[in-house]
Amino acid sequence: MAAIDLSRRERQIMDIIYRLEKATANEVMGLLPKPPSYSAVRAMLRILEEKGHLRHIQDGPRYVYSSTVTPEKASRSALRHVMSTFFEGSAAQAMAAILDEAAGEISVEDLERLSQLIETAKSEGH
Amino acid sequence: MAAIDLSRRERQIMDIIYRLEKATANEVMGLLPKPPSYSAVRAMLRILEEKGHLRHIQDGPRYVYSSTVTPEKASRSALRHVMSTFFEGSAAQAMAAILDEAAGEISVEDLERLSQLIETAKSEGH
DNA sequence: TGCGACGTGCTAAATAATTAGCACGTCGTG
DNA sequence: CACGACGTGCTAATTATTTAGCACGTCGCA
Repeated sequence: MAAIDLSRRERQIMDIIYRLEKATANEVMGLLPKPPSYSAVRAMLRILEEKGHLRHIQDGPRYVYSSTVTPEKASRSALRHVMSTFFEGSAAQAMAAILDEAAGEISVEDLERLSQLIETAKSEGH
Repeated sequence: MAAIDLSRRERQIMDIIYRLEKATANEVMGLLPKPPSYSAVRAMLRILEEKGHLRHIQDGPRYVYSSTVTPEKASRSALRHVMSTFFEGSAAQAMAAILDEAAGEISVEDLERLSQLIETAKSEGH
């Protein structure tokens, strides 16, 4: 079920759709590395839909694809995967790594908010 | 260079090697989903080494493979990828998501430590 | 009306990934 | 010694992925 058994192109396409939330074949093609032909992209989208990873709605003449799992769910499992691959499953280690590398990019307000979230977690923690 | 252009099996194998830090063909095979034959695994390892993703050292009779990029670097780029795919590149959002989903698993001590890290980031933040 | 720009579906061909098999070398032990 | 268990390298075949191409339909407009 997970991204672990998608082929390379399939993964690239899913990533794009997660980024955009919804996308047409053209948009996907535009963001694909070494983009293949338009019809190749459409074929992949059709396959991903068959496999249950995507759905589409019709928007006028064209299809707009989106993931069948919510962004929340998908992002959680992606985070879990990174945590288990690189941080022995430890959420705290992963958070520390993000902080360490991206500290300079986080606004003081966001840091404040994170502090609060951590406080809340602490009080619920036992 | 990035994991974005690895094939499915290649990625599965790299993930395993990141998890274990170093691994033999046998260990990799043992952790591979739907494991193929031993020689198939070895072939993949050889290819990954040719492509520059892995190196090996000889440990007695056998090869022990490890990544050519440090775990730190690999994990950072994995985190970046998740952030850009699901959180519009926002480190703060990603951290909040981890916290939200894994709060219960983080010890109070770790939460404490994270608080401190955030305080430090705040003071360096401007 | 009729033509060009876009959209889709489907299929077959090209290419890439994945696999198993065979040949060979080394070590430990009955 | 000689045989079995394991290790490697290399290659060819299978299988999966990825692609382009063709047929067709609809819309907007000169």
